[in-house]
Amino acid sequence: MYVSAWSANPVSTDHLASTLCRNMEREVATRIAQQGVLLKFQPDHVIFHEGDEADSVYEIVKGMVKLYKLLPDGRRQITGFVSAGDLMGLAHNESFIHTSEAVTDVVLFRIPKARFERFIDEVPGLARSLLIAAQDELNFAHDQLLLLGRKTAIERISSFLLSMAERYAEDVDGQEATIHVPMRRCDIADYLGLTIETVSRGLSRLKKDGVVKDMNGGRMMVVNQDRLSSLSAGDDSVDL
Amino acid sequence: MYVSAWSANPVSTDHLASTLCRNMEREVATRIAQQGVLLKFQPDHVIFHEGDEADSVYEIVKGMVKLYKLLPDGRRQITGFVSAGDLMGLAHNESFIHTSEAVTDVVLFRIPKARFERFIDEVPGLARSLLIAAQDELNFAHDQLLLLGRKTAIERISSFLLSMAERYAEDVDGQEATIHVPMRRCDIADYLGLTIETVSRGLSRLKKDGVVKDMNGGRMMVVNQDRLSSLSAGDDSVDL
DNA sequence: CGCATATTTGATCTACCTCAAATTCGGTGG
DNA sequence: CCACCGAATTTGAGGTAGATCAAATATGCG
Repeated sequence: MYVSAWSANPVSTDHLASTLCRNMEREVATRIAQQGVLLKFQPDHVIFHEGDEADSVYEIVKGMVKLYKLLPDGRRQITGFVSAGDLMGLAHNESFIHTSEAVTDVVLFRIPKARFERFIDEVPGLARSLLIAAQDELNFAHDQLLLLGRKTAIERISSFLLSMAERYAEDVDGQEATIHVPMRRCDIADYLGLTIETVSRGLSRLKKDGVVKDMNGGRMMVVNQDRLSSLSAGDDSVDL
Repeated sequence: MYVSAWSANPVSTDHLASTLCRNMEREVATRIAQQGVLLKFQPDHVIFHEGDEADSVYEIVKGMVKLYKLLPDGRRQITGFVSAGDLMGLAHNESFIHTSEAVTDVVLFRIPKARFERFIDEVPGLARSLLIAAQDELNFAHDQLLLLGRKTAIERISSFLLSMAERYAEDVDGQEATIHVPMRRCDIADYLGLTIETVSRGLSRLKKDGVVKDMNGGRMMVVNQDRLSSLSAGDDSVDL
C-alpha cells in the first residue's frame, strides 16, 4: 500500500486532503504529490535531527510525530505533537531547529523544500493558507507559554487532556469523550515541563476524582470535560 | 510631529521601513500608509484587550509593547515584547487572544484588518513575507517553550539578557554590549515564568559575578556575552 | 509464562515561591 | 540643588510544589 521509507516512487494524492490543501485544486495537489515521496517510520524512529540540513518539507499523512529541543545536558522540551495534515520543516532556516521522532507508526509525505517553495510562489492562495496555518500554530504555542510559565502541575495535565480531547476525540457524548493518548508518560512530561512521576500522580488523582477513566487497551480514556476545563484554568483544584 | 492617538490624519510612510515592507515598492507602502493612522500611547496604557474585537492590525513604529495572557485568578504570562517593525493583531481570529500594553512611549500604525487583508491578496509577495515573519515568531516561541519548560531561573535570566543583547544592543565591542532593558522586573518575571524576587536575585548574582553591570541611568547594562551564553544553556552555573 | 520496560507509589529534598522588611530610584516642589 | 515621597527593587527568612531517589507494581511482547 504505502511506499517504504526513502523509496522514490510516485504516490497517490489521497493524503493531500489536509489543511494545507483544503483550498487547492485537485490538479495542483496532484502536481505537488508527484514531486515527493511517501515514507514510513516506526515508533521512536528519528525523522530528522535538530541541526540537520533542512532541505525537505514533510506532511504527516498518518500517525503522530513529536518535535523536541534538547539542552546540552539532555533536558528535553517537546514543543508539539503533529498529526495528519500538519507540516514540518517549512521554516526558512538552513537547518532544522527541532528533532522529529515518530510516536506511533507514521506515514509521511516528503518533498524537497526548493520545489515546495516554488509552489508557494506559483499556486495562488497557498502562501495565504500557510500563513493562516502558521498563525494558528503561533496561537497554540502562546497558550503553551502560559501553561509552562504559570500553570500548576494539575492544571497542565488537565489542559493537556482537554486539548487532546479537542483534537483527537474518537467518540463524544456530552460530557464524555473517548480519546486516544498514544504518547508515553515520558513524552507527556517533557511536553508539560514536568517529570513522569508528577504526570503519573496527576493522572491518578484525576482518575480517583472521576474526571478521567483509564480504558482497557492501555491508551484510551473517558473524560468529564467541564471539570477538566475548570481544572485547566485554575478555577477548581485538587491536591496531588 | 506624530499625530495624536485616534486622530485620522494621513501620515508619512517613513515608518514602513520594517521587516514587513522590506521588499515592498514605495508606491505600495504609500498606499498602505494612506489606509491607516498613527497612534501614541504612554507606558502602561492598554492598546487592546484579550477578547476585544480584532478588527485592526497594528505595526509598531517606535517604542516597545508587551503582549500577555491572563488566567482567571490573575496569573499572567507575557508571551512577547514587540518593537519597531513588528506587527500585532494579524491572526485571523475574531477577537484578540492577547492583551497589549505599552512598555515605553509608543507610536503605532493602525489599519483596519479588512483593508490590510485586501493588500495581502493584492500585493505580490506580501503573504510570503508575512509567512516568513510568522515562522520566525514561531521559532522564537519554541525557544521560549524550552526556556519555560526546562531551564532554571539563572538560565532563564541569562537567556533573556542574551536575547535582549541580540535584539537591542546599542553598542557592541567584542564581549561587551550596552543594552536597553526598558521593562520592569515585574514584566521580566512574567515573561520568564518567575517571580520578581527571583529575577532580582538572579540579576544581583550576575552583577556580583561580573557577567553584567548596572549602568547609571537605571536601564542600561554591560554584558559579558560568552559567559551569558554558556549560562543560558546550562553549560555553566552559579547559585542564587 | 517470563522478561524488559513503563508506570505507579512512597519518602525525602530543593529550587523557587511567599511573606516581610530594608533600600534605592525617579520625580516633584521648595 | 536638594529633601521628600511613593513606587520599584533588593535582600532576608521560611514554606512548599514539584523534583529526585527508590522501590513496588503493571504492561506488553516473544
